[in-house]
Amino acid sequence: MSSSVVTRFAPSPTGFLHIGGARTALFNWLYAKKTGGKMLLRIEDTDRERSTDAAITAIIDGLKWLGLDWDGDVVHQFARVDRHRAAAEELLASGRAYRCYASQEELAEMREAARREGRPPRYDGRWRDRDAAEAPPGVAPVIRLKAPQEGETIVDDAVQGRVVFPNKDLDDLVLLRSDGTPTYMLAVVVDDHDMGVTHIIRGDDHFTNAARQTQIYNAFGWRVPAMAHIPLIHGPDGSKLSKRHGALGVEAYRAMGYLPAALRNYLVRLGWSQGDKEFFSTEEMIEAFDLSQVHRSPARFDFAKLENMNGHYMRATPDAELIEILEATLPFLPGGPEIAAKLDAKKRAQILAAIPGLKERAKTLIELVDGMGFLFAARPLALDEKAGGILAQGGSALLARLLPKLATLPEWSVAAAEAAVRDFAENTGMKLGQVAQPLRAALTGRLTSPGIFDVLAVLGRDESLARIADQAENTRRSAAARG
RNA sequence: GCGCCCAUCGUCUAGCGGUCUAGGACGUCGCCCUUUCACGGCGAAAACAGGGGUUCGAGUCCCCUUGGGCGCGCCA
Repeated sequence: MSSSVVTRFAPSPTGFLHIGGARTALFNWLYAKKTGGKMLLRIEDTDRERSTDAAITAIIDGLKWLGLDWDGDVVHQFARVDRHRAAAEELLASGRAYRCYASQEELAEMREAARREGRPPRYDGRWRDRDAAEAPPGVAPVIRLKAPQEGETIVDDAVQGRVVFPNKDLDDLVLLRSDGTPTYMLAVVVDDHDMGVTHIIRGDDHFTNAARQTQIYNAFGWRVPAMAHIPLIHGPDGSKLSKRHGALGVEAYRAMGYLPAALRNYLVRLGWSQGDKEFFSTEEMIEAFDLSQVHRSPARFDFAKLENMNGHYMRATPDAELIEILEATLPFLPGGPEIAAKLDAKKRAQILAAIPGLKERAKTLIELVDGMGFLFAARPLALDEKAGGILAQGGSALLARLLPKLATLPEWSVAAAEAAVRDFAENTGMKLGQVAQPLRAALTGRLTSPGIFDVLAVLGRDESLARIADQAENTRRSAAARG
């Protein structure tokens, strides 16, 4: 009766949640949301050697950060070994599987011989019909699937289409290892079945597995879930995504200052599209997402586009919300903890006042933090090369003349400061830029910043005048004389 | 080696036989706006991998070639 959709994300905890896995999770999540179904989370930890708790934590944290939630409890595959073993026994009993006593050496020889003769490497089925009485003593057998040797296995994939695999190309895969633990092939099938998974959405590196797993489903007499194998993400050069290219854990993207919403939007447009539309709110994404619009060709990862998209998201995020995200992310950003330590009510108020001008100029949270550096700088400001240069070339002298005008301002505001500075420029026959730049240098230590009058207002009268005085010529000289 | 999948600007893509002298976005390059840097606006360069078919007509369908990717474990 329950015809509702159940998808699952099934990572193996041998590393962090990488970007391809994140997209797979996103597609599963979107499809479940769109259909009003559920997305389950299963940790494929049957490889005891390589699975780690740290990886499990990283994957779960990554999903949470990305805003992808799942239904029900996390299923740990290894906890189900007894069930897997029983399932293998069941197949043994029904004659759809058999014990194989071939040694590793025999298997290696088989592969070697196949390679020499130009045949595909496959198990030759030597124990398929052999009597158990012939079993060599003291050898723990594996259980293999007695796969059909004639005919074909068909995978009708929602993305890849209908693909036919001749059964002669598929061999008798191992279901249960000699130590009694299940292989991945057995465990996925049993778990997906038991968990009621209706749609398997995963990377197309699993495509051949789909055929083999279909045979296992058939052996059990179970209905095969709908399959959708989505193309992999490649590096900028079209080759496999490497660490250098962006095959990083999602936490690395967090540390690079990307917003989860932006990353989701970027990821969904990799291998899926709806006309020319580039930006999708979460609601729009859920509404628009469809397996039939998923492409079959792999896409390359492009940081430039991600960055652009992130910039759009930052600008579109309401100020208070952006600050909230920023504060939550600070611990992960380079230099972030130092900023976090300095945050107090006054700084927060200044950030709130400065954020409109700041977010306009930043594509990532890192750039945002960088841009607000002047708020945290201690007097006398360290000047970068260009700022120092412009002050040395007459800037200081100019500031010395400007300082008294600002110091006597009856009211300290953006409008008042602007009026005074424009007036000063006009009276001295200078363009506004000629005055603004030295001012900027003194106030921020560099030559790029938000609008200078905003900077003046955000910094406040005392701090502004003090910073200007620090760099004004006569003050500098007297400081030098004193020092 | 064998099997499978893929192929439109540098990149992500629109295109689902005629409306394509191929559209959008990012990036690049100009110009404008301008107190810097951004943002924004305007404009430019930039692609149907190659060859055969099918058809009145092909970027769109078929085949081959080439080029990529994935798979071929008692890993997942």
